[in-house]
Amino acid sequence: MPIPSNLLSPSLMDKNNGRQDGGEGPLPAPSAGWEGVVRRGQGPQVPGSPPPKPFHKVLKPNNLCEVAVALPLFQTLTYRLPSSLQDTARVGCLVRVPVGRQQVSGYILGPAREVPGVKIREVLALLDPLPRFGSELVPLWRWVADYYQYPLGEALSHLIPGGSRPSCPKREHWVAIRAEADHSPSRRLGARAQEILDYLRKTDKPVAVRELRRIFPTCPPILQRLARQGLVSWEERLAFADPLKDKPLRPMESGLTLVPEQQDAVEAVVEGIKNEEFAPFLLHGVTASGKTEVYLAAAREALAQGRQVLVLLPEIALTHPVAQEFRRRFGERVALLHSGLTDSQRLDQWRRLAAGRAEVAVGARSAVFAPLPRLGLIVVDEEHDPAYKHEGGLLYQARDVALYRGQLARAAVVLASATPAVSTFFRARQGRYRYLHLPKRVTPQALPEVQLINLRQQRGGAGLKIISPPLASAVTATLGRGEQVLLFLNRRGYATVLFCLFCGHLFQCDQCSVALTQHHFRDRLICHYCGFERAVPERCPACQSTAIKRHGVGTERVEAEVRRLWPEARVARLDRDTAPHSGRALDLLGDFAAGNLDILVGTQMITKGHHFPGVSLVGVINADQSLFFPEYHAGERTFQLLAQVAGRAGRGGVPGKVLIQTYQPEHYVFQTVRDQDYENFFDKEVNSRRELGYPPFTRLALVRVSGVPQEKVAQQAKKLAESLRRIVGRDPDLASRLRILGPAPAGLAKLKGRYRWQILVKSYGRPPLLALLKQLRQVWSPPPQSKIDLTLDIDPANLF
DNA sequence: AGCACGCCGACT
DNA sequence: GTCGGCGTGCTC
Ligand SMILES: [Zn+2]
Ligand SMILES: [Zn+2]
Repeated sequence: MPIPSNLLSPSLMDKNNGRQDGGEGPLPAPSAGWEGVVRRGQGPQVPGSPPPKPFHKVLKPNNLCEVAVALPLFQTLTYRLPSSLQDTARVGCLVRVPVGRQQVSGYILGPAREVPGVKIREVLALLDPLPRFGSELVPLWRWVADYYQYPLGEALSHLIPGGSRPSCPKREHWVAIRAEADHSPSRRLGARAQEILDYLRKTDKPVAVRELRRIFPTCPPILQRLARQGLVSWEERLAFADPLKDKPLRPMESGLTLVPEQQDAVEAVVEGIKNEEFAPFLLHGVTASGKTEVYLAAAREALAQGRQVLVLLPEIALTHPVAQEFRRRFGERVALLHSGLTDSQRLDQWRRLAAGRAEVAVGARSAVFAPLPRLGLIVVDEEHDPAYKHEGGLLYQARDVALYRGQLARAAVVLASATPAVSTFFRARQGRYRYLHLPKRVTPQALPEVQLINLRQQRGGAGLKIISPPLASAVTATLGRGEQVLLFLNRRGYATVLFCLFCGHLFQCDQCSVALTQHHFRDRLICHYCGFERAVPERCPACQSTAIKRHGVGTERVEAEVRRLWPEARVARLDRDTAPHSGRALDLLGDFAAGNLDILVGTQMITKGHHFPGVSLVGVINADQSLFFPEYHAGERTFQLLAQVAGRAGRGGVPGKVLIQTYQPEHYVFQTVRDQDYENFFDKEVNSRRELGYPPFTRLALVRVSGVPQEKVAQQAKKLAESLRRIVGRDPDLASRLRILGPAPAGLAKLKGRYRWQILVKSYGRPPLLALLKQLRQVWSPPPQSKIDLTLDIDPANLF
């Protein structure tokens, strides 16, 4: 039996084997393999000077290299470099190689050794002369593939732009004046040539011919002549487009001073950068506490130290303004990376970074993999945002990848949020992240007043109302003062959960403590975590009432009710139906901000980024829809959402008012939102997680089986769950630390024509989970020629 | 992912 | 006797 090459390749000799990490964190310490060498300390970059070559030659004289091919393989392959490529091929180069009788693309990861019993074939072609990444990223690639149990080559083909087609970076011509120009007689030159020379003399640094043409449209032939005469230098450089070029730069506000708390935070982060050790921080700052100023100042220092900066934001829409802020301060050294760019635009930005022509990368989730060989600071803004978890394909959590990357690069990592993720705050409490607190707003804006409205029915009371009398009168009063109202509701519940109208009792799974969902195909309540099933109840077990309600009210009904109650008001609705994509949505938001509307009814999207100075009342129609959502983290999401909504209320010096309608006003999530007390929320939430065995006290993995027909999917899921339980049962070590829940139909039991079943694995510590998942690969026999497949979600965020 | 190898049913 | 079904396993 031949030994897989990667077991022999030097790069894997010292690979870390899922090292113990203390149980809760997803991040084993990185090993210091040959790829992990950290190079830095080149000193400050002088703009315009050629950047140091970020990539060293690592391919050894045997001319064998390890290649991750774009196939679903859980191993890398070894190839020989033909003599024609021996000088040009580097780590990070995109190549075409033969695999079986097909040809595929892949990336060179490093040198390799002969593989006993395998005839090594040759690399066929170099698809891009420039490496797409340096050796500093190789250990990160390996870790991601291993941690998320995803084939490495396939992962790279998704993460790096420009993966398939051969592509040569564009080049352009640059000219500069040479000393000879001063000594040569000027009579022999034309007037135009003289002008150009004067311009170049004045500029005194290389200029792109493309730029020069804007001033002297006919310059290329003249320049060529001047170059032949030795009066100007003529060279070729890589050409990059600047995606921010057309956007106007607002002038920088002057007199920006930091308050003492900001100052302290900056100093702590800067110290972390200078120490050249991994330095993770939680920057916990309320809305408008000036978190951005802190990381901008830290970034300035990182750049001054010759280190690079990576800034991650949860949404594409937020990347442009932040990139602009950076550009105002640091000029053109800023690259922008997000999935809203075309593949060729992304490749262009990627190459700019890989070639060392940009020092700062700003982007969304996928930018966490940007090629930055001298990384010194990573900022994950709004670190709690679920958008950092990629859904589909490689299911990575960009915040966690950023932390691991920070360890490899010995960089400072700043996780910034007003409402940190429970797992993040937990580690800050443990002292694993240094805690930086910005408790005060830098703008003179009062905190909003939050009130809870109990929706519970009284016996013999009035019927159900979408808008309760207290909220209605608050709206009337607000409109009477000529102020605006925001009515917020959750996206229509795609989960059907049941609760009691009289006492607020929620029907939950006793074992998992998540809401049971009513599935359309059977009239039963099911726990989609563990598969528990029961009949639909007729009475509430807590108060014996028969008033059991299904959840869900949509924006249309709210809008209709609003129009009925306030026929004079100017009302608009904003949700997926009204506003497919931004265009109309932006118009509506603009109208609202300008005061042309009185009431805006909307979903989640109105909480993001927009601030409406005229809004003095925010009504949350159905907060329970979020709290009752069948996920273990429903409470965390609800707190974060409501805290963000509350931050939208209020203007200038006048505090806004937030009214939250709920059937469980005594629930700690609402109590702590009302008090705007994050730490109290955290303490309650973390106790519940501890008792129930959810993260950060356990690690989760979701094994999802999907396809058609439904019966086959269910049967495969059952078989798989049995196999997993057998594996665990055989090993007492695993048995004590692993729980297999399910199989159960997913909450979304059918998605895009495919039926979904799932198995949830809970693990105390990472090693047992890893051991199980490694064996999973063997017991999963791809079922008979079927359209059924299996996906593994590590640290899942969406178990529904 | 492809593609070849291989071991059992109905066809020239 | 073979042609071909797709289950199984490998690809440097
Ligand atoms: Zn009840
Ligand atoms: Zn359950």
